[in-house]
Amino acid sequence: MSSEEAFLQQYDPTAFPPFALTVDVVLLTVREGVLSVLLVERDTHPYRGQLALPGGFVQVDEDLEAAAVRRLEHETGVRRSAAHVEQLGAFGHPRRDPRMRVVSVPYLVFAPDLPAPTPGVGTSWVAWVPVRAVEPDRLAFDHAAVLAAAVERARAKLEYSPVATAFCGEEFTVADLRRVYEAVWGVPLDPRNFHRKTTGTPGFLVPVGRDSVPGPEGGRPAALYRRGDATLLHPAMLRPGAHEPAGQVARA
Amino acid sequence: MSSEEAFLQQYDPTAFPPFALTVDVVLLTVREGVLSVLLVERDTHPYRGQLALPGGFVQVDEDLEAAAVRRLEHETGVRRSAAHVEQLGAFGHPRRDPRMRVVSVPYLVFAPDLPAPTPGVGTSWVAWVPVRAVEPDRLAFDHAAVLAAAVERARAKLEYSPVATAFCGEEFTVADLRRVYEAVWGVPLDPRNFHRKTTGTPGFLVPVGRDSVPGPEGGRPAALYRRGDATLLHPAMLRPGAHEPAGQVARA
DNA sequence: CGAATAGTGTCTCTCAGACAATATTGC
DNA sequence: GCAATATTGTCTGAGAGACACTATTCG
Repeated sequence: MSSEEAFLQQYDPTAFPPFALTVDVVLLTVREGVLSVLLVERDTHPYRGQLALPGGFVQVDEDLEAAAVRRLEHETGVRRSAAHVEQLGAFGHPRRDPRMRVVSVPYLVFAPDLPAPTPGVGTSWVAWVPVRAVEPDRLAFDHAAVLAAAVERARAKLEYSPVATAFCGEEFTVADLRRVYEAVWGVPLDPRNFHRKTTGTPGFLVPVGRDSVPGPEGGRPAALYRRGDATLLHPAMLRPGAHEPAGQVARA
Repeated sequence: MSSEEAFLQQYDPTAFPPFALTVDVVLLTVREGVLSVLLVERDTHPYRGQLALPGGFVQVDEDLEAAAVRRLEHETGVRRSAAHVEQLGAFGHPRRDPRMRVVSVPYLVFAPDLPAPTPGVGTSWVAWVPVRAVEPDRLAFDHAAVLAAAVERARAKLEYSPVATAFCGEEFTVADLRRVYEAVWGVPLDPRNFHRKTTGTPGFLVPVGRDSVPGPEGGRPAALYRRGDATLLHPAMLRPGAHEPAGQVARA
C-alpha cells in the first residue's frame, strides 16, 4: 500500500517499469482479386528469418500514429493520403517479445494495389502474401493474432463504412468495388444487387461522369465513381452468412 | 543460436526510448435510468484535485488486461466475472502526461448498478457521475477523449452484440434491458417493439420461467430472463436516428 | 452474330416502426 | 373499477436476395 503510494508519487522516469513501444503496420490490399498483406522477412534477432509485419520502435517524442505512418511511408512507399489508417489496439502480453517487455500498437492500413516495395532496415525481403496463404505458426511475435484481428476488423468495417473505397484508386467502377468486397469477405456477391445497393446508398459513391475502358474480355464500359463524403453507410452492406449460427446451412 | 545469445547479451534496454504504460478503467453502469461513469478525484500530481478515470501503471510482468482488472477489482470492488471487459485502444500522444512519455491503454467495463465504491490509493474521492453531466474540460489527462470513445463504443456495441445484458444482474426483465438501451442511446424506445425484437432474436434472451415482482407503481409482473449464448445479434438492434445525416430532421 | 460485362426492373420475404388490443398486477 | 405495466397482434413501408431482361462493348 505505502510502497505503491511511493511508487505513484515518484516522478523519476527510471522508477517506473520500463516498457518499449512498437508500432506494426498491417497493410492490406487486393491484388488480382485476392486479399493480401505485406510481410517482411526479419534479418535480425529475434525471429531472424521469419516473416513478420513491418514495424519498429516508437521514438520518445513521436505520436503513435505518426510512427506507424513513418514506417508505412518509409518501408512500403505508400503515401498516407492515399490510404486508410486506423489503430487496431494494443498487444501487450508480457512475453510477446523475448528481449524485454514490448507493447505493440498495430495500425491497420488499406491501400490500392501497388508494386512490391523494397526492403527497409532490419528486413531482407518484403512481399505481398495472400492472407489465406499465411501460415500463422510461421509469423514472428504474436503477429498471427494481430493479423487475425486486422482481417476481422476489415471484414466488419466494410459492412458499415465506406472504407472499401480505400482499396481502389481515385476513380473506380462498381465492379472494382465489388471485387474488393468479394476478396475481403471471401464470398461471391450478386453484381446486380451490389450495383443497386452501392449506387443507392447516400454518400457512398459519386459518379464521375465518364466511363471506364472495357477490359480484355470486352463488355459494356462501366461508369466511373469517386468515393462520397459519407462516413457511415446506411443502410449497411450485409455480409452474407456472417451472422448465421454454424450448422444452419447443413440443417437447411 | 550463439549469435542470438550474443545479441541478447549486447542488447541494452536503455538504447530504446523508455515508455511508461498505464491502464485506465472506463466503468459504465446504468443507475436510475442514467448512463454513469465512475470517476475519481486525484489527490496527487499531476492534475491534483481534478476528476479522472481510475487507473494506474502496469507492472513489468503484468498483462494489460490483468492490470485493468486488478484496478477494477481493487478500486471499484467489481468482480471481473460479473462484468464485461474490453480493450478500448491505445492513447499515446507524446504530451498527454506532463511527467513523461506515458501511453495509456483504457479498458471499457460494463457492470450492473453497484453501491459507490471506496476511494483507492492516489484518490480522495470516487463517485458515479452521469455521463451527460461530465464536463470534458475538467477531466485530467486526455480522459475526456477516452470517455468519448468509450461511450461511442458502448453505443455501437449495443447494436450488434448482447453486451447490454452486462448492465443488468443475473436475471432481469425485458423492461430492465430496455432501460439500459434507452440510457446508453439516450432515446426512448417503444416497449412493445422492443419486447418483440429482443425475445425474437435467437440466443439473446433465455426465459428463466419465473416472473418478477411488480414495482411500486403496480402493473403486470414481467417474465425474468437470463442472457443467452449468442455473441452477435442477428438481426441487430437498430439505434433510431444514429445513421441519419445531420440536418435531415430540420429539412423534413 | 455471340460472349462478356453493365445496368434496370420485378417479385417475394423479412423485418422495423406505429399502434390497437389484451393480460395481469396494485390500489 | 382505474392506473400502470407486460405482452401479443396487425398493418405498412423499406429493403435484401433472387433473377429476368435490356444495354453496350469486342471479336
